[in-house]
Amino acid sequence: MDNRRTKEELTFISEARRAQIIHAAIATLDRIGFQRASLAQIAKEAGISPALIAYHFRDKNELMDQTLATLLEESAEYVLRRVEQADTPKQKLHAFIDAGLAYQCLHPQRATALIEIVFHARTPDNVPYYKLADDGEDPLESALRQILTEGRRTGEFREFHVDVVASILQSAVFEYASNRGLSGKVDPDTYAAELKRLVDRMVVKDRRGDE
Amino acid sequence: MDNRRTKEELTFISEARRAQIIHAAIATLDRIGFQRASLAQIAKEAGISPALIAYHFRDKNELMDQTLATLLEESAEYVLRRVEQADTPKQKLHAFIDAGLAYQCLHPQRATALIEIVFHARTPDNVPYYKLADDGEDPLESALRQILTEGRRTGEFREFHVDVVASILQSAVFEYASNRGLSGKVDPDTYAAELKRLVDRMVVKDRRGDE
DNA sequence: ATAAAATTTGAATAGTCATTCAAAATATTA
DNA sequence: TAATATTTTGAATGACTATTCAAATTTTAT
Repeated sequence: MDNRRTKEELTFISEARRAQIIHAAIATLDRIGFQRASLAQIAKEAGISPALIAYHFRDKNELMDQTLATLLEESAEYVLRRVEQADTPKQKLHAFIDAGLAYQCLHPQRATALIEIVFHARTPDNVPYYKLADDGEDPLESALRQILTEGRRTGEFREFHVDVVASILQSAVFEYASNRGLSGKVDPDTYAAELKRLVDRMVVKDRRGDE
Repeated sequence: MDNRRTKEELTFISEARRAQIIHAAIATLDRIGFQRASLAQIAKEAGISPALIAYHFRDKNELMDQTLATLLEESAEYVLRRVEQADTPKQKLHAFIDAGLAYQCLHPQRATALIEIVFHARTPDNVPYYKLADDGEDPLESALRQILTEGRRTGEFREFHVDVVASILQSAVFEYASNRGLSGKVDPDTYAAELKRLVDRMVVKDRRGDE
């Protein structure tokens, strides 16, 4: 028997179904939230039987982990592609802000689903994901740190604590998706423009060399 | 019959029990999270019967709303007391940062319980609390906006979008309690000092009047 | 001390949940 | 076409959930 081909075809069929289920999970998380997003609800969203989810995913935890990984990969791909097209650290930083906010406006369902998973899912030891110290696992976070470090190296940026600035910036971008009081009051373009101006004040050296 | 005294004594006994239950709810939310924080678990934490919670609170939603209100009131009282002792807008801003971070370090259980409720509780229409536009209901948020507005009025601060800066600052303080990757890497004093320096760069006018 | 009111409990109810499993349906292989 | 493997389903299981309620206990008022 040809194991390789069998494996590939299994993977093909199975992966298609898994992708469909993950897509249904994202839609369900956005629509009714993590708590009510039972396998029954996700299955109904996908038009399949709940037992089929159990067949393709070991358990609900694996489904949510895979959904989270998909969401992180897709947003990172979008943002990093636009960051890489910029040249200087300052421009990369602006691209990071613009792309991060644009992605959330483009895919509000995904932004909501991400929040739902991060603040609801827990490890087998019952440690919440939002408290996990993901050591450099988030590609967006490491990219952001790299931009900041590079800007300081070239002298374009002044001195600051990279971890602190990276955290502030990422949570500022993240906040716009979750805080309706904010997004309802300030439109995305205004928020992006103001955020870029504020970040420049934080990290970019003044024109006059007094620092 | 003296309605006033009867009412007051009822209130006294009942409020004592309600306070005990709310305290147990906070401890339980911190220990095992919102999802597993069933009335049975909260009752066990308080050493009472689950039915007694149903007697003192209309339903679980009311218990969580009261717990949330208590958490917001207590943190606001702590922070605002220290903010009021400062004189200038800049000093008030620094006091806001110091007190906000200090409170979370002083009461990590409360900080966690607050996050758990905000990101899990939903209205009867299934709208998540974190998406609610609480119109000026959060006393900390309005105090922060007032400080920023006052600073611009006196000319101590430069021009900026008050809503955006307030949101960034509050989420930066908030973030330190939830993000273990951050609090595990940067100690509180360093974070507070760096945050104050960065906020100054954002909002305080340069000494030279070039703006 | 007695009656009335408030408080507390244990048990029962009805619902939802993830997961399992044998059987049915479909696809693949020989 | 026949045999085999994979995929899908409906139903069942057991555990946990918030809430209700009659009865028991405690507190309050007379």
